[in-house]
Amino acid sequence: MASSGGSLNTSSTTSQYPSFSFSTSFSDLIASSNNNNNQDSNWGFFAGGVESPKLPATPFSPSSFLSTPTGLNQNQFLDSPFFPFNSNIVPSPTTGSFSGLDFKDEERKYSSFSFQPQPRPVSANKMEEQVKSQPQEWSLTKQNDFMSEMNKPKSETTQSAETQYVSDQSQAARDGTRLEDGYNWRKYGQKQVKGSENPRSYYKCTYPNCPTKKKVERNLEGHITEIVYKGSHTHSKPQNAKKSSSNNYIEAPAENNHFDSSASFGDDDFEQASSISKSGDDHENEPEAKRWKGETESEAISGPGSRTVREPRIVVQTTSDIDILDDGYRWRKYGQKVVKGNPNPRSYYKCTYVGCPVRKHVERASHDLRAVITTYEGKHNHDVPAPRGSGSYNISRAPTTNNGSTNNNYGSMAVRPSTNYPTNIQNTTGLTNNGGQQQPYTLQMLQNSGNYGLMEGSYVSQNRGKDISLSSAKEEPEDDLFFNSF
DNA sequence: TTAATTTGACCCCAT
DNA sequence: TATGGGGTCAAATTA
Repeated sequence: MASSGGSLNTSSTTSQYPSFSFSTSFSDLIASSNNNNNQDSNWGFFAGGVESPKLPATPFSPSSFLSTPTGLNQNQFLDSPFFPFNSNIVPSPTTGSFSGLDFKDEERKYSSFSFQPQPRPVSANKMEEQVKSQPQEWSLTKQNDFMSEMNKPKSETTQSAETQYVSDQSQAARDGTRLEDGYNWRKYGQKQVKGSENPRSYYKCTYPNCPTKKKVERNLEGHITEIVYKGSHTHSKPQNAKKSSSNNYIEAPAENNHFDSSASFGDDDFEQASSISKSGDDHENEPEAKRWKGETESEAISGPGSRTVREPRIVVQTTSDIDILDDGYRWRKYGQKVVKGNPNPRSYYKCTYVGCPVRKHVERASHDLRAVITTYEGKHNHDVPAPRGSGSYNISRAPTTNNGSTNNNYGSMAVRPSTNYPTNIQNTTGLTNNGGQQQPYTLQMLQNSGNYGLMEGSYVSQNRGKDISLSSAKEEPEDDLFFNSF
C-alpha cells in the first residue's frame, strides 16, 4: 500500500519488509551527533527528500571528529571498506590521520561489537576500491548510487508514494546479475507481490553452495526500490565479477571472509557473529526458506514453543521477521560516540521505563548513508507505553507478537533505499515487545546471538527524543560512566 | 549450443 | 482447517 509522507509503507508485505520514511535532515543528525547538549535523536537524513544536498555540509571536520579506534590502527581504519570516502568525512589526503577519541570504554562495554582489524597497508585508492567492492549486505545501494541520487532533481526522487525510493541504478544493476555489491547472482524467480506494483526478483549467489540470496524489488521503471539480503556469503568476493559465473570466484576459505575485511559494521560484523555461532550450531544446513520466511529463532534452535536459551547462529537475515517498525518505547539518550568501523556517531539510548534493561544504539551506516542501524540489547519487560499525543508520535507498528515471525532476536536488518518523504515516522527494529514472556537475556547472550535490530530510514522522532533525552542520568550510574567516557 | 532469464505452478507457512 | 501469499522450482524462452 502506498505510503505518503508520515506513514509507513503498509503494503501487504509490510510486516516483513516494512518501508520507512525519513524525517529530519542529515545535517540535523550531524548536528545532533556533534553536540552532546543536543540530546535530540534527530535520526533521519534527508530533509525534503533524498534530493537534499545537505549531506556534504557536515559541520565537523574529520580531524575533530574521527579517531582511530583502540585496537585499530589508522591504516586499518582507513582500510575499512566502510570508511565513507565519498562523504566529507575523510582523512587528511596527505596523512590520512585522524585525531583521537577514546574507544576503550566502548570496546569494554560492547566487546561483542569488536571488529577484526586488517593488518594491511592501505591507500586511499585501495580503500575506495574496497568500499566499492565490498559486499553490501546491509545496504541497498552503494554510496555512489546514493550520491547520484542526492544530486537528482526532486522530481526524479520523489515520485509516487508507492515507490518510496528510486535509485539511480547502473545498467549493471538493472540487469540483475550484478547489483553493485561485488557478488554474482543468479535470478531464480520473480513475483508480483500483493500490494505492490513492483515486481520482486529473487537472486541466489552463484558461488557453489553459498546460501546467500537476495530479493530485489523494482518499480515499473526498472529502478530498484528495495533489496533484501539473506544469508552471508561463505566465500570471498569475486575479484572480477562481470557476469554471473562461479568461475569468477576466487576460492578462499570461508572463514577468511570473516576477517579479511577490516573494521566494519554490516556483513562483516554479522559474519563475525556468525562465525561464533557456527561453533555451536549447524543451522546453515537447514532449509533456507524457513529462516528467510520467518521461522522464529527459538523455534529454529529449540523447536516450536521453546523459549529456552537460544544458540547463536548464522543469520544474516534482513528485514523480514522483525518487528521493524517503530518500537513505541521511550528512550533516554545516555551517550554517543564514534566506534571503529563507522565514522558516524552512534547514539546510545536506554529505555526510560523503570527497571527495563533494554538499551539500544543507533548509528548511520557508514557504507550507506541512508541506512540507520539500530542495535537492541535486552528485552522490554513492559508494554509499549501509550503514545504521547497523536501528532508526531505517530506510531506505525507492526503487530507485536509474542511468538512467530517477529520474535527474532538474531541479526536482522532492514536494508532499503532511502525514502523520500519528509516525515516524522520513527522506525525501529530489533527486539519485539515480548510482553511478560521475557526471558532472562543477558547482554552477552543477546550479543552473541546476534541480537541486532537493524533498520533503515530515520529513527526516533525529534519530539520523542526531546522527551526522553533530558531525563535524569543519575538513575543509571553506569550510564553516567559510559556517557562521561565520551 | 550454452547459459541466463522468464514465468507459471507448486510448496509451505502464517493467519 | 482453510485460505492467502511469499518463496522456490523447473520447464520454456531468450540472448
